[in-house]
Amino acid sequence: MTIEEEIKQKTFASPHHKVVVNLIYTNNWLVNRHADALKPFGLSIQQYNVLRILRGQHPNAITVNAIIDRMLDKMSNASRLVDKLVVKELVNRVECPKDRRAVDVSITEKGLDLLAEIDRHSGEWQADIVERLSDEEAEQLSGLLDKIRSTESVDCDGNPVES
Amino acid sequence: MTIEEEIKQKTFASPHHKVVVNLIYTNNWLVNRHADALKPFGLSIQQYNVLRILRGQHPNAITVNAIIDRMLDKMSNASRLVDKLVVKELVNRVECPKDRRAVDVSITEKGLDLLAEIDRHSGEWQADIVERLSDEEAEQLSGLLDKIRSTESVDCDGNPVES
DNA sequence: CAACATTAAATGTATATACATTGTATCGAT
DNA sequence: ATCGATACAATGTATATACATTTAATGTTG
Repeated sequence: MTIEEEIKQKTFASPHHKVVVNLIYTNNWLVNRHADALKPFGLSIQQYNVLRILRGQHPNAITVNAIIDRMLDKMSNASRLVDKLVVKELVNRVECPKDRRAVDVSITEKGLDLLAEIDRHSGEWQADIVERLSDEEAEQLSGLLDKIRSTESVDCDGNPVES
Repeated sequence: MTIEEEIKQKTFASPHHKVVVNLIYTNNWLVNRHADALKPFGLSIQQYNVLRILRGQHPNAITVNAIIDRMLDKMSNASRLVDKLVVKELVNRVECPKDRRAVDVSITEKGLDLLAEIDRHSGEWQADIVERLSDEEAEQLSGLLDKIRSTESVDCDGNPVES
């Protein structure tokens, strides 16, 4: 179904307005599918993403701030998110010896096992997307998304500036 | 910035994995900008979307279920969302005469005025996107997003294919 | 028309989230 | 070394959300 059919709107003010609506709609569709897929494993999407970030660093630990840096949505309470994972024994949290304000978070064996288990099943929900887009289309789509976010503004030194 | 730079991840397992991450990341970026833009007007994104749906029907009223149908994220408690808008006097809610289980919701003059006010300022936050993508790129992006969600086969233009 | 199923919306409740604030620790300038 | 500024994580609190249940009205079937 096209976005027009999905939300029962016949026309949009512009292709740009349509693409904004489509992005939000498609993301919700994706997030709902993802959340459903993770439910049997007792993880929220955010918890899953944090675990993946920690696996990427394994066997090293990283601080909460570093986790936020790498998260898809920089949430304000990553601290409580880590709490939940600690309770489930999927991650370890220890005071950072270098800087006692910070904490070092790392994934446990149990956490790695859970991710491996999820990986084994996750092909199923991502497979559809893999089938529908060719590699080229996927790259093209990523490129267009990058472009939407790109800010061409430069500061007084000529360096790119975030808006 | 490319998605790789944004979340400090050097490589992805596949273009398809990358596109999923990029979609979620870009949507969060977009939603945050949108929410910031609406904050001065005291509306959440969801409230804003409901108001726009109601403006699309004006001067007719539609039921809560019809609103949910047209929402970008079909949330379970549209009822409470309408509540908030009623309190702000942006919408009216009256028992539907045809079916007394249902309620007819319609936008008020005050609601229309607020949307018009927002429209006058909203060019600012959407302008960036308009500048960055050409009309063709925007259409192309919408087509790729439709394709991701499609459950049936589609051809290279995103049109359904008979099997 | 009586009994049951279905539908629309509202509500109860546990959890999640945003936002502001707090408690320490570290840094930097004097 | 001391004072103030900044940084990291945790916490308090109001609000938002998902999910299940409830209430009331309508459909359906025998």
